[in-house]
Amino acid sequence: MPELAELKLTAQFINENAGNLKFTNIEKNPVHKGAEVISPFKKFKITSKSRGKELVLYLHDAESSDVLPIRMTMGMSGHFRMTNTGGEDKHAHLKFYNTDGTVLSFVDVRRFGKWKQGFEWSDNRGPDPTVEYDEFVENIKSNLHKIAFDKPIMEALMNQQYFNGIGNYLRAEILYRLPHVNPFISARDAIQQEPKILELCKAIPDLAFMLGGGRIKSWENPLGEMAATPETRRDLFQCYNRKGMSTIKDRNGRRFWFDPKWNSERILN
DNA sequence: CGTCCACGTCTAC
DNA sequence: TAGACCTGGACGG
Repeated sequence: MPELAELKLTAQFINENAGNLKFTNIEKNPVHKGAEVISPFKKFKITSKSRGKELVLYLHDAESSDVLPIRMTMGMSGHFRMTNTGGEDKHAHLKFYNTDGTVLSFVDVRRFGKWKQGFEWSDNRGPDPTVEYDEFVENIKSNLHKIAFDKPIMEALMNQQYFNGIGNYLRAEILYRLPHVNPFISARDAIQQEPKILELCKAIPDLAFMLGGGRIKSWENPLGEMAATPETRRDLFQCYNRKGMSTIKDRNGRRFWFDPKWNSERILN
């Protein structure tokens, strides 16, 4: 479930499903290399917030106002599910057991997701473009002289220090909606020439959120019927994974999807 | 069977 | 700037 909109939907899913329950213990799947998560509380409830591509779980002590944060990222395949005890997924790696017989699980087939008990947001990731839009814009404008913005805009959009939450499908959809912006020119030039890029860094994730997420695989689907239908997905995915579009591998080995009209411009350096 | 591919970071030459 | 980290689905022989 893993770009900005999916992280936001994940936090919402947790708040709707775990905020009133009483959790008692936490289990880590031994196959996962991550640290054990130890609850200092006998009973607790769980709430969550997302910011870009990070998510924080908050364990709230049932007996006091104490709160324990757990910083998480979802990797390529991480998501949360509620199941009954005994029905946990094979790839559930963190399991929060409830007194009512249900379990909140962090399910992550590829195990690229991570967690760190006792921490909230990383300081090397920028503001969330959807809920901290002014800070997001300021962070970019005041750093536009830096070398990160020498890179082509299609690559800079993946830099989480400035574009926290933008991933491979969002960069494609953002740039595709600016038909006059050459995705291979420097990020600095692109942003100065077309400040609307920054607005789309909010608008496209907002659209994805509204449609229930841009999820690509059905097994990453904790949202059930809320998830986008094939028809509404077409509003979101006009470029990424679409027949007729061009692709190129960027310097990070990620496939960038773009309008074929830019093919003559695609010189990386 | 085998090879390629996937919504993301990380760290090590 | 390669690879490493992982599983599994799609597709080819």
